[in-house]
Amino acid sequence: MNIYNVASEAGVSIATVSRVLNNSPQVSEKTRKKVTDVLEKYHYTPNAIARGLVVNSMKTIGVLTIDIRDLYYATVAYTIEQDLSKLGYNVMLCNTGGDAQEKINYMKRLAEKKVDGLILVGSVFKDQKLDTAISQIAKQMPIVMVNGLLEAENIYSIICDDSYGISMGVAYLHNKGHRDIVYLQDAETYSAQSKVHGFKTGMLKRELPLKAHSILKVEKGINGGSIAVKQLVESDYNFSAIIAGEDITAVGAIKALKALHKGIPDDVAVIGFNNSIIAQCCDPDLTTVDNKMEMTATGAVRILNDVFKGRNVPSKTVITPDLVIRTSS
Amino acid sequence: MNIYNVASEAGVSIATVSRVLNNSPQVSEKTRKKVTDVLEKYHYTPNAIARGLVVNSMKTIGVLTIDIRDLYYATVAYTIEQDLSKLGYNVMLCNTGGDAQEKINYMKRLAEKKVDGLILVGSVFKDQKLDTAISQIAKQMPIVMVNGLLEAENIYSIICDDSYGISMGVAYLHNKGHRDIVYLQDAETYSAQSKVHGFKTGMLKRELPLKAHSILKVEKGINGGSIAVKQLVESDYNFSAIIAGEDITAVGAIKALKALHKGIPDDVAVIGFNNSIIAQCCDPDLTTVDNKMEMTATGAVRILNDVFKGRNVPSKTVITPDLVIRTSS
DNA sequence: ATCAAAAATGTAAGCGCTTTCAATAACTAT
DNA sequence: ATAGTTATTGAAAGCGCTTACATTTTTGAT
Repeated sequence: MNIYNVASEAGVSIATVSRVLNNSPQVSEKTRKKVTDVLEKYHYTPNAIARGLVVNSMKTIGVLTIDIRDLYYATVAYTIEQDLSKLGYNVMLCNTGGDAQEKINYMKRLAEKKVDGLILVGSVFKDQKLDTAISQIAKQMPIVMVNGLLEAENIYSIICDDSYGISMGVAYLHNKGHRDIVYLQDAETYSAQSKVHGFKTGMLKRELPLKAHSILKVEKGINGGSIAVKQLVESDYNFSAIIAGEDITAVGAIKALKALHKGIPDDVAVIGFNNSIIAQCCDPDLTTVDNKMEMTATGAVRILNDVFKGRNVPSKTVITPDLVIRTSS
Repeated sequence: MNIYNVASEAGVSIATVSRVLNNSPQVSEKTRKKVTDVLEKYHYTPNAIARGLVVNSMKTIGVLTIDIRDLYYATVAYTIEQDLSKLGYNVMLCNTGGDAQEKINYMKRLAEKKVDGLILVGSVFKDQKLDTAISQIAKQMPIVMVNGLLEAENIYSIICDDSYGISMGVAYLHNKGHRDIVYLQDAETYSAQSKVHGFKTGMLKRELPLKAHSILKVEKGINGGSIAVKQLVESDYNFSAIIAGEDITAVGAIKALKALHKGIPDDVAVIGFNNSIIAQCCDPDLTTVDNKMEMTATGAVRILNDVFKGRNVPSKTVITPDLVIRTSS
């Protein structure tokens, strides 16, 4: 059943059917009814591919995340999808696993499918080949980078000031009397680098000691946090507080500390990052940096829509995080 | 830049360009090179919409979940996406929030966009209007229901035997000497109903008491579990074990039990469901039913692919869950 | 060199829609 | 009634590609 069949059945031209389908006002009530009757009778479904070919848009946005199983990406992707849906767009979701080549492959496939825009959530810190590819793709459609930065034509960034978030954590701990603070880094993304930066500047600003073990690179996930704590304790490293780059890592640390009979927050204070649901699941409740995932996602969609609408959009938008104080610190 | 430009630049016909693009063997090496040179020179990107219009396929699958922020759906969606990507398909992800009308709206939009198939993850238990709509859509493309059941033409189901999973939990607790077991139900989906069924039959089979408070409907999320425990304790209800329909609900229950100074598992044993990451985050580790999310997702993709390939596919596939025993029971 | 068969290439129709522009129908005021 | 408007409708081109079929070129055996 296509527009021709509908047209002949209703005794009108295909142009008229098209007008009815697109709610054009320039069609009389009488013929409109004739057409809609046929439409309903045959459960006609318009072919968006054919439409897309003409108007050169499929009303679809590509969203690239590292891994949707990570609650942070899930929350961002969820919010993006819901917001876009309200604007009439569907989302093509891709899990790149943080691999640059994989990301490029996905982008190319989405470019062929003529998505109207791209939202890249989370980015590996500086990969020249990837940056070149992204800039290239941006010639075909607008790109919004969420917590990633790339200054180029038709590319817009929305970033949570993670650096500031961590430095707030440092400040809070310092005010509570802590001096020996350890930071657990669990990734190499733009965000992760930014957090490390915030830790360093926060420590330096308050003249707190920045030693060899002050920043520990750990594996992502609950185990990473646990292993780090065990290492620290076994090496007799002196510390009274831990800040982790992700809540889940903080939870791992708490787990290990409890196993070693350390009191939290009395022996060691712990701060996480993301303000995800697990921050409320663990015992004690986790103090954490709220990086405003929903706000960031909503902002990304707004930016994209503004670009579509031809509005003027700043190439960089910054979101300020909050420190959520609970019992772990 | 389209296929005509490439053709004239390379001095061949568009048919030949098309053949090169599709790796057709019936083109000489000499002309192939002429064409690929032009392709690369202009960074030509084929237009998948135009291609899609001709071949009537966009190599895209629609995936409908309740809420991707829920780790269960995230894991299933992730696995589906990765598997489909290997087969050359992209995924349109939709969060329906469990609302039937919303689901219908999404399905209609995806049908217009001519997705090659649909995977519905999780389903509300029996909604006549929804079932009718799904059956209608199935006339246009194959549909795979994950943990949902609807017997109709071109609809395939893959289901984890949740009922059996819960009954394993009951059996395990009974063998440990428990008699007064409470089940916390946190949804009305097909799965949720199936779990309740498993609880009832498990209890009856072992002649354990099934009382008014044996099955408690709770709100989804960590709070639901906590509130339920508080109610039980305040009403002096006698119970020694809890089975929750989701890990997160079990975590909430544990939290409340600890706040009330109940020992786990000594005073009250707790069992969750899903074997999600939070089952390992909480203290103590959560005994839980592993419902084989990855296996289910992979199965769903295999079914869809088999249908595309014209292979014979059973209309119902069942996955058997495992009981993962940890320290909470 | 000659012809049949095989390989390579080209022609053109068509996928289902939107949209411009022209044509017709329906009003309005004389 | 009549011309001038305005509201409706239709004809046809074209979006960028695939593919059946026709045509041309190449190959190989005589």
